[in-house]
Amino acid sequence: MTTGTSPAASTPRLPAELASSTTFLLKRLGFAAKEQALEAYDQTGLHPYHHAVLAVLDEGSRETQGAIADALGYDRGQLVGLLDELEDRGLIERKRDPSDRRRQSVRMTADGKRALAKLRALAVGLENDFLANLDESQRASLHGLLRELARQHLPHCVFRQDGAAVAADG
Amino acid sequence: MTTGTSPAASTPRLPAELASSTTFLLKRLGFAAKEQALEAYDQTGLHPYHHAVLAVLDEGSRETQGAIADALGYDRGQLVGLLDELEDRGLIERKRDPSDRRRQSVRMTADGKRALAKLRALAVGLENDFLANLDESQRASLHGLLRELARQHLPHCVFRQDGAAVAADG
DNA sequence: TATTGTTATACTCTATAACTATA
DNA sequence: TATAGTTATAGAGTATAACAATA
Repeated sequence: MTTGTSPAASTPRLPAELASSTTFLLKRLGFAAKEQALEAYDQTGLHPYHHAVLAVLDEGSRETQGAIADALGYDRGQLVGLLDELEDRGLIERKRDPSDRRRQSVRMTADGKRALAKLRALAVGLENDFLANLDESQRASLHGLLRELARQHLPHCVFRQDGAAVAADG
Repeated sequence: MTTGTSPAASTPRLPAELASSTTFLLKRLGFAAKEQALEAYDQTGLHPYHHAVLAVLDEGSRETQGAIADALGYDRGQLVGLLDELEDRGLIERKRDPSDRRRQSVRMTADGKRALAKLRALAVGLENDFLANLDESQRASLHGLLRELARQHLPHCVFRQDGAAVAADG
C-alpha cells in the first residue's frame, strides 16, 4: 500500500473541517500577522500599540487620553502605561489642560514624528511581505471583502473611501 | 483589550492609516471571530479547542496524543488538559498502547460523535453569521484569497481542493 | 456625585521545563 | 539516553476595580 503523494507526509494534517473554514483561516492568519508584527516591532523597542497611539496623535493633535483610548478601542488603564513609555522616550508630551485640570493634553514631539515615520515604513514592509503572494488586483479584492466584514463586525472602524495604506496595532 | 463592540455613535474615529490596512483588518476580524466563537461555545461547556480535537479524532481514530497535538499545532502539555476534560465528559477514551506503554491511544466515543455533530452545527451557524454580509461568490472569493495567504503563512494547513466547510478552533 | 487619569489586583493563556514511566 | 505523557511554574497580556484629583 502506498498513499504515494498524499499531502503532508511528515506533517500530520489539519482536519479538512478546520482548514476549509473561512473564519478559521481568518483567525489563524490574523494571529500570524500579529506574531510577525510583534517580532518586527521588537527591534524598534516599540510595540504596535505605540504606533497606533502615534498615528492617532498625527491625525489630530491635542488629544485627551480618553479620546485616544476610545479612538483605538483601548482600555484607559492600558493607555497610561503606553503613554508613559512614549513620554520616557521623548516621543510625546503630556500637559494638564488648564480649563479642566483632570484632563491631560497629549501631543507628539518632533522626535515622535520621526519615530512614526520609521514605524510606518516598517509597517509598509510588513504588509507587503504578508501579501506577497497576491497581485495588486487580488489585494484590492481582499481589502474590499475584509472592509465589508469590518462594517459588520468592527463598528469601531468608520470607513470613508480610502486608497491603500498600511498599519500597525493589534 | 476588547477591540470588540464599542458603539460607533460618537466614537472618535480610528486613524485611516490603521483602518485602511489589510493586515490590520485581518488582525481585528480574526480577533472578533474568535471572540464570537468563544462566547457561543461557552454555552456548550466546551471550547473550540475541544471541537478541534474531536475533529481530528473523527478523521482518523486511534490517534496518539502527540499526533493530535502536532496536527493542530497545540502544545502537548496543553493537550493533556483538553483530553482530561473530554474524558471526564465521556466524549473520548484513552487507553495505553500495549506495544508501547508510553503511548496513549485516543478514540472518540459515541457520545463524542454526537457532541461533535452539535459543535459542527454551531460552527456552521457562526460562520454563516460572520459572513452574512457577503454573497456566495464573495465568500468563495474571500476563501480563495485567504487560502493563498495560508499557503504562505500557515504551512501547517495543507490544502487539497475542498468545497465549503466550517470550523472551530483558534 | 460624576469624570479623568492613575494605580493595584486578579485572572486567563501560554510557554517552559521539570518529572514519571516506559523504551 | 531518548521519548510520551504528565504536572508544575512562571511570564505575558488583559480585564476589573479601587483610588486621587478635579469638576
